[in-house]
Amino acid sequence: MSVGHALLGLLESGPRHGYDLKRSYDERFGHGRALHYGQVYATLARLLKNGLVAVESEPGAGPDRKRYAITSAGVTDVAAWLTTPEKPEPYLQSALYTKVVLALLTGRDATDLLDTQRAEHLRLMRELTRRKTDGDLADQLICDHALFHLEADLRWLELTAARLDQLAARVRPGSDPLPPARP
Amino acid sequence: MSVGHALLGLLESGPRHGYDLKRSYDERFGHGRALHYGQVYATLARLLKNGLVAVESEPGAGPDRKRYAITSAGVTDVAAWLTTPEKPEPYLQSALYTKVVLALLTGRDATDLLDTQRAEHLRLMRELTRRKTDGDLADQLICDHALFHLEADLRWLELTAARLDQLAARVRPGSDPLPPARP
DNA sequence: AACTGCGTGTATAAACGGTGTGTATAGTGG
DNA sequence: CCACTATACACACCGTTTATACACGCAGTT
Repeated sequence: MSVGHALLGLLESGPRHGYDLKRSYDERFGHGRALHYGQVYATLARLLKNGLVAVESEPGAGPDRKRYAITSAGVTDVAAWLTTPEKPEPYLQSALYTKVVLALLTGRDATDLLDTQRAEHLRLMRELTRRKTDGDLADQLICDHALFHLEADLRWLELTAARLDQLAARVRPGSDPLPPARP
Repeated sequence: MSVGHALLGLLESGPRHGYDLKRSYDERFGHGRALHYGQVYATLARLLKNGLVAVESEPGAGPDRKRYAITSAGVTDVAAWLTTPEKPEPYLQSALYTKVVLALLTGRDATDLLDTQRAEHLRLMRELTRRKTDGDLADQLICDHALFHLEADLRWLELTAARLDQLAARVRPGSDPLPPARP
């Protein structure tokens, strides 16, 4: 629950409305990917259900509004989240790898796939490098993170391209023909 | 819908039962993260609803079983998926970055966080390197992918550690004290 | 000057679809 | 009867879209 934890973390600096919280999140962690309101309120409802936040209704001026405050259980939860290292298991479930293997399995041109992906990655790296130059330190750090990972992908794409023939031999031991698809 | 596409891709080599399909997936793409049956059948139901697969009931021997076959629409869908490059936007929503910023915002020790994460990454890299040596080519490729990305994370962790003071200054312009949490 | 109406910003809720997890169920073969 | 094959169901999370309600200010009207 990463969005939930982030919202909880933001709440640790003081009680806030959902609306306000959403904008804080977007400003700090959005980076071209703003949250939807639905997600914010659904997440807050979940946090409320789990006792990590509490609401104080505010009958005062303005439209209906609820102030969310983090509870002590919530603080404990954030602390646990921050001290537990992330497990990067997802790197073992690479969509790129899946695509290459499936392309080979179905007799498609895997080289095309690798080339297309490389071009897209290079395009994005140029864009991010541009974005880095006129951003503040926080922007630079997040761009660097993405750039490092794009570069990692690029290295893997090269490595895989060089071993495509070997991989093809492993992946399709018997060159079974494709059965006709049925409508 | 990545799991759906992968299953669809596997079906292109011939009709299969859900159970069979699950095992094929785990063998080729599982890598320590096997699918749950529930996920397989839910995904197949969705593919069926969207007309990407068709079922042929098999009243023959054995327990109730359904053979799933890919449709021509399904083949088109797989082809489109394989030719469209992946958008690596997620690299801009790094959990690591989020944690560092939140640690700074709430006055925690961000250096600890970076150190802990570095240790965990190094541990995993040693494990993956070991796993690479006694695996086949497919295993080596997937391990390399993970290793490249772990290395990218490591570089970012070093970079961030070196700029922690600057980042802290940017992140907390006013050193607002934490309000007490309420139970 | 007062009234009307309308757009904009603030704030939340409800509904829906995809995805993943856990559990239950049922037949078959040894 | 136990393990293996095979599926279904229920639930929770996550994200998107759409609807709703109120306040505020401003433009145009009379």
